[in-house]
Amino acid sequence: MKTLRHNAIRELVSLGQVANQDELRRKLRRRGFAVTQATLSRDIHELRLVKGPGGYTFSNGAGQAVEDNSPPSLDDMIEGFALRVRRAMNQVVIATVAGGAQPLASALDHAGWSDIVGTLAGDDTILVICSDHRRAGDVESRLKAMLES
Amino acid sequence: MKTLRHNAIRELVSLGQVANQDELRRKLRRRGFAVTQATLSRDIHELRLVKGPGGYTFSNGAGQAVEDNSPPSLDDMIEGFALRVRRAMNQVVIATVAGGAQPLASALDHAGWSDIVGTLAGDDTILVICSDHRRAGDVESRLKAMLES
DNA sequence: AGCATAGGCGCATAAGTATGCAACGCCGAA
DNA sequence: TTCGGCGTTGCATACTTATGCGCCTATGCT
Repeated sequence: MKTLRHNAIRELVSLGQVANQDELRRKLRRRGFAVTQATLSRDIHELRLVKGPGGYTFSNGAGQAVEDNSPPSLDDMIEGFALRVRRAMNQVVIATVAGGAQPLASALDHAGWSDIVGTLAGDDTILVICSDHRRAGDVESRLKAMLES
Repeated sequence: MKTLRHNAIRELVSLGQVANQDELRRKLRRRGFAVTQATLSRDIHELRLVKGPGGYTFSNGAGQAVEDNSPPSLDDMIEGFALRVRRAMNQVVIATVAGGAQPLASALDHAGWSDIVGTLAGDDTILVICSDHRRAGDVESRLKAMLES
């Protein structure tokens, strides 16, 4: 359950204003996650969110995080950047945290998935073009699985 | 005096680890600024510092810059940026003034239209992905209506 | 000078966040 | 099955940060 909750948190944070942990708790409860503030405090720590003027945001690495000396895996990237995966026809759309689209798309390209024809990345959205509906469905499920790991 | 203290705070923060306001207070005192935690709380607010894992840092510009106190409505944005709306299959393409694509796309994302799967913005063009033909048609008409209001 | 107003500050305390501890559930080994 | 370890959570509470209020000083106006 924890991973799903983390995704929900990331989505809520990226989406709008989350002023404090208690507000986050109420919003999560409306989505079916009933946890206490204590748990959210731990979640926020794990997700490395920071609270600035105007609520929580993603700590955009700047606050010298420990350096990875190993290139992050695709799973890690998805875990770190992706927020939501949706499909439309032969296309899959990935919503990411701001600025996360480019690196994640690049990682996808290099992953060599044969059913991906190409990717196109904006700032916080990736468009994945697949050869047909079915393959798009496959890709969607695989991505969702990774997101919910 | 306040300005000098602010500079000292900025230096301490950029320099190293400032774990919390009380530590900051002690370090400032060594430099000749004797103030209470309450004052530092206000200073930090004014300097827009954020506390992340590992102490205070400068507000992470990337994490969506501080909000305008009156976020323009979606109508306003369309009114201000959009030039033309056209549809192709499950996609809607919006032409905007140069540089207008990114902000307008962002506004669309945050509008929470359920039939929009995602948006992808270049400099003066937005690609809106809808779940299917019909919904793309809906979105197209709604956008056109707003554009012609 | 006499008075009004504004900003900075400390104090006390409210508001918000982190954490030690114990309880619970879920494996995997014996 | 029974046991032990591990991970997750809630509870209670410690710790940290924000803020209402009042005092003080500086500044400006009459």
